[in-house]
Amino acid sequence: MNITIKDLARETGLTSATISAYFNGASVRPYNRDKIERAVEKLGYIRNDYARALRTHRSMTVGVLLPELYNAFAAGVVTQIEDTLKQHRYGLLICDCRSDVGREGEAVRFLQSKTVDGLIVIPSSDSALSLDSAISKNLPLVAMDRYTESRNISHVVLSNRKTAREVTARILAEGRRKVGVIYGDQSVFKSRERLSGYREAMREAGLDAESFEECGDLTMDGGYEAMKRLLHAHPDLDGIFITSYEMTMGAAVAVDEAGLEFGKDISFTGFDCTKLLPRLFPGIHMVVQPLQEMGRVAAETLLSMIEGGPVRNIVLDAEII
Amino acid sequence: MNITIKDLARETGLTSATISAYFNGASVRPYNRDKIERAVEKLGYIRNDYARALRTHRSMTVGVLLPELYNAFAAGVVTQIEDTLKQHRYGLLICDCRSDVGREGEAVRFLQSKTVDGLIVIPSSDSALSLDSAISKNLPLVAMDRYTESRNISHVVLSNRKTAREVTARILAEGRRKVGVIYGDQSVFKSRERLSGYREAMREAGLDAESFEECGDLTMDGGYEAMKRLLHAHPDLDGIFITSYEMTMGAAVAVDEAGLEFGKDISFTGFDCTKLLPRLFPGIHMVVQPLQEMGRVAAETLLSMIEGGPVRNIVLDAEII
DNA sequence: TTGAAAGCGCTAACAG
DNA sequence: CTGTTAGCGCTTTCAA
Repeated sequence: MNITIKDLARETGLTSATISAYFNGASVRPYNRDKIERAVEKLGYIRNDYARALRTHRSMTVGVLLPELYNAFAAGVVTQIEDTLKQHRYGLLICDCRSDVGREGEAVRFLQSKTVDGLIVIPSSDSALSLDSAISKNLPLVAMDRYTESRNISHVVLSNRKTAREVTARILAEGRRKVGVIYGDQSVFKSRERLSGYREAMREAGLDAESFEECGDLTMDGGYEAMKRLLHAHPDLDGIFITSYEMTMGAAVAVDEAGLEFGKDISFTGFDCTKLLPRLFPGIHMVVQPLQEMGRVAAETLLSMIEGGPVRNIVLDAEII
Repeated sequence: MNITIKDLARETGLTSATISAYFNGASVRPYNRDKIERAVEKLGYIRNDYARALRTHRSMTVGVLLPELYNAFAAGVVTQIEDTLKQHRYGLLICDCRSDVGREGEAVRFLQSKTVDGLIVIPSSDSALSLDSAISKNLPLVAMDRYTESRNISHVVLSNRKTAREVTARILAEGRRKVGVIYGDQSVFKSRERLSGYREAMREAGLDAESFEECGDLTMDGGYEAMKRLLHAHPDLDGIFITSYEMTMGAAVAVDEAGLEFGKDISFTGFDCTKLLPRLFPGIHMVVQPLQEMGRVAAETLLSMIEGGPVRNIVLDAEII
């Protein structure tokens, strides 16, 4: 059995109420304070947060629900969320739903049964359906990376369209004219936004976009194949924008295999591969999402909501290197 | 306020004891079972695990303590841990201590205050000092990736020495003779084991190891610099074994820059870079740690310990591709 | 099969 | 500044 506040009471001759008060910052006679502290030390007392939560209706834990932890975006963001929340003495309960909407719904209820004080979710779909059970209980909720249609949820997302437009405009500003794009599934809002951004920039430059567009399946192989198709259809392609992480790796391999030089034969801008690719191919450009900031802002927004703060929708800009 | 078992009692005309019994699998008259189920549905009842934990002394959550979540080893392992534990209805509380031993100790106490039923930790050092507070409370504990000196902890680690010896032997079996190694900080047991394995293989082949050894600082740049030094000292180097992930990336860049062809001019075996490197350099070899299995085994070991099972020490082999 | 009652460890009034 | 008392939501005897 664990040491409880009662053991401290017995040890010090005080009452559990006094000890509790002490732990919660009330003032206690110095003589007693010392006694309590000695007893804590001696017995190795650690407060039972569950009992506390039961009483206060505050568990001091929040849930984080992801489609996939084993990926740089999620891991980067979670690291920062954890850091920010820990500073406020909150714990982090993690659920990886493997991009499965069914598991997502289950996980929400699972986390609710752990009475989390709030939820940060990177939704597996554009729908907020699986979050219903949390929404109906007014659980503070922050969605990251993609919009949901719900108005009771805070959002922290990237300025996808703007970023895509800027990337494309930059490539065009280098004097490139045959600029392609490899984009993802258009049933996803985020992917549509990125493609739209590309098109806007092309249109502004008076260029025909459609013929340089290629769809990939968001995997490394998908990016590789899409890039090969594009290079085959347009051997004179002189610029390319890849709109997702995995596809960026695949496309880079394809470009390399084709014997093209990054930044010279072709202006290449990918997504989020900040480590190895720029090192191997110095001429490559990369959109880098502000993972740190996204995580921090999401955590802060959630904390504020837990304190009764309002729903917020925050759009962050990416950096281009 | 949330729906409680009392609300169900009122709704059904039963008593909270009966409802509780029902949830815990006791047999209840079909008529009442239906009433309970309807009430649960209608009210959206979700059981409060905290209250339950308080009573049963089982929180159904375990803590995971890492030096760094933003890295492929941790993310891969945690994914599998989460999956395995979720199947047993356990939740996962995550703490990233940023490789800081002080924060590690704090995190252990933090997790204990959340009354976790057990702890899986990837220690930030070879010492188990920061785990003391958990050990003294007999909290079930599993350490991954590195040994600690404690005898009350289960361990799940890689067969570091054996793997290193095999890798080196394989390179030698290709007929290479000038085979180098880039290793990490020798104050770390795991790093010593890997270097020892290399040396054993070299010695068995009657070769002088010492002159081909180079130490790196476990970063990508460290690997890059170490590789450059090695190539400078031994322009005729024809084999190399890199003993860590980040250094592998750096070393690969250095080899590539030197204009050497992987698998031809030099036999290159790195650690854990399974995605991009083999794709870019088909001749490259990689040690791949069984992250899935390590995670699963760690989770299963912890679960068994929670059920009163014994301490286990498990050594897993890596695969070489 | 169901109910009454007690208690897990803590906090929150309210008195003293 | 400290003690008394009640109760958070649940499970667990023990009786009925």
